Amino acid sequence: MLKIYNTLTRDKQDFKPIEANKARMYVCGMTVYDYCHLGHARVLVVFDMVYRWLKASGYDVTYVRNITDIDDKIIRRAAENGESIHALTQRFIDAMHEDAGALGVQRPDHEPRATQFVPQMLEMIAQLEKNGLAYRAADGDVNYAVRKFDGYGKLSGKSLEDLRAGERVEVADGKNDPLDFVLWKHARDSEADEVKWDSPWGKGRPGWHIECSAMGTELLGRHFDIHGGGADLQFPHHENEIAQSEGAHRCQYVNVWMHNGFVRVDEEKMSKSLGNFFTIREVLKKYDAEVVRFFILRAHYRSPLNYSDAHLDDAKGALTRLYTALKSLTPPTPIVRGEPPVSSPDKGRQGGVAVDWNEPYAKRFKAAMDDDFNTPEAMAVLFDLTNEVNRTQSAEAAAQLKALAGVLGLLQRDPQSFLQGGAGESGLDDAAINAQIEARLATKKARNFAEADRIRKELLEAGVVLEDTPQGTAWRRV
RNA sequence: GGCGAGAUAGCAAAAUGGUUAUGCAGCGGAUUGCAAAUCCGCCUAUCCCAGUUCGAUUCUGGGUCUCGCCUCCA
Repeated sequence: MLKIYNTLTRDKQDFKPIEANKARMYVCGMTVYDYCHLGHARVLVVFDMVYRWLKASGYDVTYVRNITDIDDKIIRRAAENGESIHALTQRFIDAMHEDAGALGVQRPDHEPRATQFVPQMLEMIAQLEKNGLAYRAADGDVNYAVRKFDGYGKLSGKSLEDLRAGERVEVADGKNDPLDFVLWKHARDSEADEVKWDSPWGKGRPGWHIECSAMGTELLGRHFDIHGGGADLQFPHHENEIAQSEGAHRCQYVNVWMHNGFVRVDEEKMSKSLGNFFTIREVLKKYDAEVVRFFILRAHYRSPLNYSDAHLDDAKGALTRLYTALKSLTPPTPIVRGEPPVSSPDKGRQGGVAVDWNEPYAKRFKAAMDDDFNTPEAMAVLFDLTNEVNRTQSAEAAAQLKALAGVLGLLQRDPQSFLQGGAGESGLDDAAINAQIEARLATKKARNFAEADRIRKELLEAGVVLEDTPQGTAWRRV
């Protein structure tokens, strides 16, 4: 039985889908005005892992991850660039897909863009107005009246009194209460037509929070199973989503709220404002994308994750051990035996990876994943299995290793291409390495070990490690 | 100021009321021409102070420190 930590109740609960064998999940995605950084990578990878595990567990999953393509920062950036909103957002959507693809992130079932769901947002705002929860402010904005919604603060554990007492909440113009938030922003004369939509409240554009409520409802229904996002979205974004959706529909919005921890740099949250961020593409110039994915999944999704080159190097070494175990063994065609973890059939969307779930390592792996997606523990199982593969040289064990790792989106490449990948511009190419190995083999045959060692040392200094085996000399890049 | 999360060995990171986490690094052995890889063995831990308990790293209380949210933020 899968247990998930629910931010709403602050404990782990059995996952009970609203509809049998179905899981409906919504995750807050990116605001596309710049390249994704490692913090975004974590959300992408973590919820991809959740998506994969739900599917591997037999659920028919509908995964929605939105794209915010209209917002203040986007408008500002487009103006700075002298670029249209559409051109800017499309550029960064494409970049995001590239980055996500590199990290082995599967495409969600839906990737709704805010600009394509404005009618649904208007409908929801109208309903909120009808329910007495929205009001038109003097400046033309339509705001949400937070104090009219019972239970505001239930997700973040904040009370309106506490929030009001906070000195950082400023009174914005036009709001009845400093905590009220914008549902519909009135159009400014200075703004381009591209950012103006007609509405019963005049021309304008949607506030940020309403898009997720409207798109979640449109694609998953008024009540769905899982809603995820970064821990920083808990308040106010997710709190406001609850106020909007439950205020409009008068029924529970989401059963399980999941929040992933931050990526940190020197014990500090990686963020745009602090300027301590690394973009995904920046990191991928230096590290293999699978190493980055491995690094992210090696920590529990709710824990902080400190980023540093040393930690990436460490992750690379660990992943190398896994691939090394598979190197000499060509896994046979996977055999499907036993029952999948949940009765309903897996749709085979795992990319042809078949796991024998009755096998002891798989049982441990499943137990770990079922315990609030404990990927560090699941990885420990992978390493234990690796030891068995190395010890027994069992092709069956190797196949199981590859299959289990595949559930996490790892270890699916040809081992050789992982181990020998990463040739830098300055490094030796494969042909040069092979030529050196040939030369060294000759010196070895002549028992000129001094020369053989010299060649090996030279290659090592160029970042290539040689391994002499009875079958010949293998090599890998460090 | 309000609310919340956390402090595990050299580093990273899980789990657990008593019994090996795991990876990297280190040490010894096997193997190797020597290495590398692999295998076997070993070494470093549970922030501090009380309490509950036969027994706590794990539960409770207090303290110290760190981080996050309260403003856009994954």
